[in-house]
Amino acid sequence: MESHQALLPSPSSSLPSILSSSEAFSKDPDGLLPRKELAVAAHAGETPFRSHPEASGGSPPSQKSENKREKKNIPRFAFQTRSVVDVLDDGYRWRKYGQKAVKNAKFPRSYFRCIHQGCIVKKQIQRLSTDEGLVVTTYEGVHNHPVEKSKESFENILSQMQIYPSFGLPHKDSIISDS
DNA sequence: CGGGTTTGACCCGCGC
DNA sequence: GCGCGGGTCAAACCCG
Repeated sequence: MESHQALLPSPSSSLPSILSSSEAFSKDPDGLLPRKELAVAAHAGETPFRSHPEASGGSPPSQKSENKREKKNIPRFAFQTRSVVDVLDDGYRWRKYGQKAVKNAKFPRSYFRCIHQGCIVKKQIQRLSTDEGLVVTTYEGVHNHPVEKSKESFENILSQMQIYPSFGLPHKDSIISDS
């Protein structure tokens, strides 16, 4: 794809602090995160992880002996970034495994997965319908392997990262309406 | 040729 | 119990 070399002015002062999804989306502006997300977040970041049915369309496996569902505490981090591109280069390698349009959202949501041995980190990218200039990036899990690229890339994102208080929405004045 | 991306279909969980 | 919504996987296609 294209490079997001569109360097935007840094957030003036204070370094961006990543907040958990529960606080980041205490109030969904566009209904991006349904009550389920909030409920899950309230449960200490519980992830509705499925048991990976190898069966490929056809006969549903009857595997439900042991625990029906593994409850793994996967840390989730959500933040909004302002960029012309949906995918930001954070230095890791991501592979898109799906795209689905969510309700209340004009733009479809993209699902990415980190390609690594033992790295099951997933990334979710959704562009706001009201503000196409804002992109919501949600990280799920943590990488257990160093970044192959320079941290410069990450700093680049930090510069573009815009964290908003849970009780405050970004002012439209700050939003630079492209198009 | 390989890797990565794209689109569709299928499945699960929850709500009503 | 059924329907809606969201999430994931698989196969096919495209690009490098």
